[in-house]
Amino acid sequence: MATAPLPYPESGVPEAGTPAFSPLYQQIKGLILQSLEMGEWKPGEMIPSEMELAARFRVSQGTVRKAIDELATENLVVRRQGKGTFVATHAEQHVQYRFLRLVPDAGEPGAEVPAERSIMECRRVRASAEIARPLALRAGEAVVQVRRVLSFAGVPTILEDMWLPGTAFKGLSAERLAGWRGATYAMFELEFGVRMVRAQERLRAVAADAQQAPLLKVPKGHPLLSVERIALTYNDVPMEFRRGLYRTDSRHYRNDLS
Amino acid sequence: MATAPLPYPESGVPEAGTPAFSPLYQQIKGLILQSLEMGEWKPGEMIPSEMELAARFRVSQGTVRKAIDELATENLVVRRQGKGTFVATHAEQHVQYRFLRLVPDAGEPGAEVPAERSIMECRRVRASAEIARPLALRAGEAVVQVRRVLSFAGVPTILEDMWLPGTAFKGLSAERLAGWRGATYAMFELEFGVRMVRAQERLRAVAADAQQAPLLKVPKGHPLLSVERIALTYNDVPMEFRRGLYRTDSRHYRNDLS
DNA sequence: CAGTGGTCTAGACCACTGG
DNA sequence: CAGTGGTCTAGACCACTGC
Repeated sequence: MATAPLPYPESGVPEAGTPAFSPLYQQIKGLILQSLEMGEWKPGEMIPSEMELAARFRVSQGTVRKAIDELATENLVVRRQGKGTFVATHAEQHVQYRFLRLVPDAGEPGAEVPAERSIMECRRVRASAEIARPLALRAGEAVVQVRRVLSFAGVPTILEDMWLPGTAFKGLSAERLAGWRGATYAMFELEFGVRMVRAQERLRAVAADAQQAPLLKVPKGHPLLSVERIALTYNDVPMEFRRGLYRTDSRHYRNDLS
Repeated sequence: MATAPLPYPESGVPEAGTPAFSPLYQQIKGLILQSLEMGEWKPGEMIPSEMELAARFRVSQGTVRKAIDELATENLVVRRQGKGTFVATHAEQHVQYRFLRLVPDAGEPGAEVPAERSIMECRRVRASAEIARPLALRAGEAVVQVRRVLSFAGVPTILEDMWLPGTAFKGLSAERLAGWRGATYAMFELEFGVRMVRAQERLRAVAADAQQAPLLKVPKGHPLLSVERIALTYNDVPMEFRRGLYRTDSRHYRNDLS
């Protein structure tokens, strides 16, 4: 049972200079977030109904509703009318690759064949400074490094290097990666308890070097789309640094602005 | 005065097979959208208060609120507590280039020097099939074609071709473009009454050709980020097709996923 | 049919802005 | 101080799902 928040209590005295006013629904959102984080409800499971949560937190349904609304727009939970509200998951989600924005130039965006994966490397190494920084680690700490190639209909399209914190991903191996069917992030959820919640990407155009070119079956110097991604779990803790090189001959990176 | 919507009226009989249920706040949103579209309130102006709109539409404040909430998340209006709700505008907006995602690799994202623009070309041409399609025009219809280079601190960084429907942009010239201070989309608003509301982008890595390379001061074959954009106004009507070639040597295209 | 999320209302009060 | 958006409540009813 959580302590019941009173209207506008805001624990402690207000700091000087900081407005530090957080509405009730934000506090409720924080409490729900804590429960998600601590695993009170696991990915794919249903969370308590709005009425139950309202009773638990001693607030009205509308206040819980607004809190859940925000969690839903952040894709942390999924509302399903008539059924309930569920913890978002990368598995069994209609969008198999939630963070992959590379789509075929033509054809239905939904009817995409699943990619064939070939793991080329998976080993524990010490993080260089360049890798440690985006992962918020110290240089020299253990990380798992993965290199793989994704092919669509036999055409090698994505060359990807991933670095994962060694402590959280102890036991990750090429075999486990190769044997897994479905999204990689789904495996991270189920096997390592790591939920990727959001990500930041940096895109660049680069030229394929002598090592990369044959893996993607393009000539050396061929322009490739470089996509660096930091994937974050709860509380914006980075849990993956990834660099993908995308062939954009017959695919493109799609982005909607508003 | 608008006709007052009754609770759950949904004009006409429900179509067979289609659920066709639209909640009251969606209808209100549609009515507000109409007023925005028809220019009842101009960009930058304040729209009536929630109470006024509630009275006008004969609904409660909460229903108007939910309608405006959606318009705000779509960036069509901007709420300012204590002041009112304002029609979004590309001018006088803190984010000067709302749709430009290219940022310096290092340094404050906000403290960006304004770009220098050099208009290289601005003329009326007949649309080819490739240009007509994204603009939803027929091949052969008149379009205005603009080519320009954007430089940051003297470094040419973006080579951009834009195509605009000839009828809506009658009178656009290189002089007017060159003389304008501020975002281009702000000029389109104020001078042509065209509000870009959202956009779709397709990104690719390409190699600079013999014509493009000298304009960006890079060697032929240098990898460039190609950004094709369709900018849409109300009702998803396309009003601009743009192709930018970005140098990504010391800048990158930033994207946040969630 | 019961249970869930979704909509709508009416009213009270709070926080912010500007004159 | 009045006017605006923002929060919160309590209660009613609707739409959807699955038993």
